[in-house]
Amino acid sequence: MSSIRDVAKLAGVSVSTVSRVLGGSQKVGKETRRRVEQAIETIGYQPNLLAQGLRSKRGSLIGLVVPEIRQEIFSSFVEYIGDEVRARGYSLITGNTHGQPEIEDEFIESLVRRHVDGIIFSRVSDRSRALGILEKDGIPTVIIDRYLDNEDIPTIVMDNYGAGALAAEHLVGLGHRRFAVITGLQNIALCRERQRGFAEYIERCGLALPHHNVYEGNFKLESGIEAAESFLEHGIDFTAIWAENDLMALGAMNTLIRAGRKVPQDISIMGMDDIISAKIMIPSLTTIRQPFAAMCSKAVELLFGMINGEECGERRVSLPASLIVRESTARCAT
Amino acid sequence: MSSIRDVAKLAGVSVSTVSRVLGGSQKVGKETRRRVEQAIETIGYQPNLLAQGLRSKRGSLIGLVVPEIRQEIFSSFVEYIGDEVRARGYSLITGNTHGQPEIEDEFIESLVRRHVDGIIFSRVSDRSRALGILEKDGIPTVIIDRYLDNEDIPTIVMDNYGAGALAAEHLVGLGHRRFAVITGLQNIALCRERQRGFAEYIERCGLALPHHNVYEGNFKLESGIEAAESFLEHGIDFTAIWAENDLMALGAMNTLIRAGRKVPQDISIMGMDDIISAKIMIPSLTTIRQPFAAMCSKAVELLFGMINGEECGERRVSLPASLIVRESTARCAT
DNA sequence: CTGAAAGCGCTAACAC
DNA sequence: GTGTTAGCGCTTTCAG
Repeated sequence: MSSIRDVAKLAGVSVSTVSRVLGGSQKVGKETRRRVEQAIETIGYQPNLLAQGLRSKRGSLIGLVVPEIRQEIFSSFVEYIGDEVRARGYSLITGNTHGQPEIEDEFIESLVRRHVDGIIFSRVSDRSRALGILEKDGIPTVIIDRYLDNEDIPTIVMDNYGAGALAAEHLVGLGHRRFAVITGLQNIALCRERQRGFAEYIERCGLALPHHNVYEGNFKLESGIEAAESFLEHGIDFTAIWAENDLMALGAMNTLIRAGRKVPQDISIMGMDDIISAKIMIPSLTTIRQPFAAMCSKAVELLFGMINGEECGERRVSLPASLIVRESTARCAT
Repeated sequence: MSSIRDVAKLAGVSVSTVSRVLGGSQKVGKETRRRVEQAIETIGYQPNLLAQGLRSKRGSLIGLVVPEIRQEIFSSFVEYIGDEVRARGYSLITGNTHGQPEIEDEFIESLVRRHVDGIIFSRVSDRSRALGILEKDGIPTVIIDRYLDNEDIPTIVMDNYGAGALAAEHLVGLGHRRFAVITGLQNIALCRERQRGFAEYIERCGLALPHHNVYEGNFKLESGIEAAESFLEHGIDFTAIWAENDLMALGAMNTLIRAGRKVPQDISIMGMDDIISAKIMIPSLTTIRQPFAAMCSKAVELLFGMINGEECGERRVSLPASLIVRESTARCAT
């Protein structure tokens, strides 16, 4: 691997001149610059990012920490954020916490030790504590998707309360009056928000969501299946289900159909996220689409603003959800 | 951020002694070691990985480059490999090439500049050229999943030829004699292998796979839909379809069902990969499961062997596929 | 067993 | 404009 010295020698200049050419912005004589560029070209020189990072405190590295990378929503974060970061000449270190605060801490710590330029972070749950580490090290951080209410860190979320209300509005609009809801983990703030949005909307319509009609899942397929089994077993009375993500909705739908229920004739089902499976299912799944691409690009924009020392005005960006009506919901028959 | 000097000062020793304690293996007096550890503890010192990397040429970093991270198989690579790498105290830089050789080159180059300790690589296609860069820089590399035949780099794959034959065997065993196949891109070696395995098996049974019954897709849902539409439109005659991945199989199944065909009564369909959607579909999808976890752990094992300077004996590891029979395939009626 | 000193490859004052 | 020099924080000879 060639170093800046080799270039300097070949071009007949000092290393600092080469460094200036590399930096771009500094003043270098026209002819000198040409010679240096020539030398860089013939040697095929590429600056060592470790050395650059150590010296200048800018490692061209961004960390992304998510709870479960195999879930489509988080792998889409990796895709979108990865693309934006690459376009800016940075690399992306990804951390998959498996929903465990201990692993989360471990990742954040290693990112700090590596002096990454910034971190985008989708926390495990309210139990996350990693942010303390970050604050004292002053690494620019933005939270995406999984947030906590009482924090001062720039946060990009979808309007989860509004999404819950949107789901309720769609179902009530179809004439449904008895609902079941499959939530995510209650120690995740956005799950509580979604549920609150849904419940408060139907209350405003003079309807209620009984305790027994709410099942706490964990965003995985299996918990959607378990929810439906549980509803069936306990003879819960409802004509429409909303699940706080598509995977659980699909699990529930599958179980219900196999139990002989017709969807949407007997029961309407809707989910949230708009994953690929929602589209190819028969019946296709009515859902609420999250603006993931926009969230990611906003997060990156904010993060780079902070990296470049701008004061970050927006503390809390909340993007709207949109309703995607498909086949799994229909007018209430009863 | 505290440095090794702060620790040395507090412990009343030289920086080199602290460094020795950090390294672990070197000889340090028992009492001295205790004092140093004590100091590290009270300061909360963590070595700077950039500096360590620059000096020792070991950055505790692994690069993972994949064609499309949102596809479940690749996000599972990120999960499995990420876990294994983390267990060894390394971090993972991920690169998503979107199937473009240019982006692939860009990633490999930036990994080289960052002096990562090793790279795990799932190439775009036969058009990939990035390996040249790697070889000359001597960074340990292992190929996973997407390989090329004529290379000397350690490669971990599933037995794609065998998988094709396994699919054919299952279908022929059910009495099918007229097939359609939806392949991945033909410039990806493993796609050709899968198809060859399938075609040669049915030929051995005295059956044939006409040209018109093969549709070249691109592993995406849409191409499965297009394939089915094309088969329908051209009146292609078959009783069973095999698609080289589940997403395309699901797209085709959806299209066929909506066109009035009964699956599996009229047409049997099978896929490959065993993604989550395959399970929740109605009918659930018969498929071929790839041993992704085993492939990833083998890849990491080999890679770290190379990083630690062991001569890598295994040049080509080929793991077997397994058949998962579900509802979408049945005995041929005609 | 421990310390002093050199230097990984680069940037950023500081001089000229 | 360009060169000289001093480190960034760490590991690793080389002495002692």
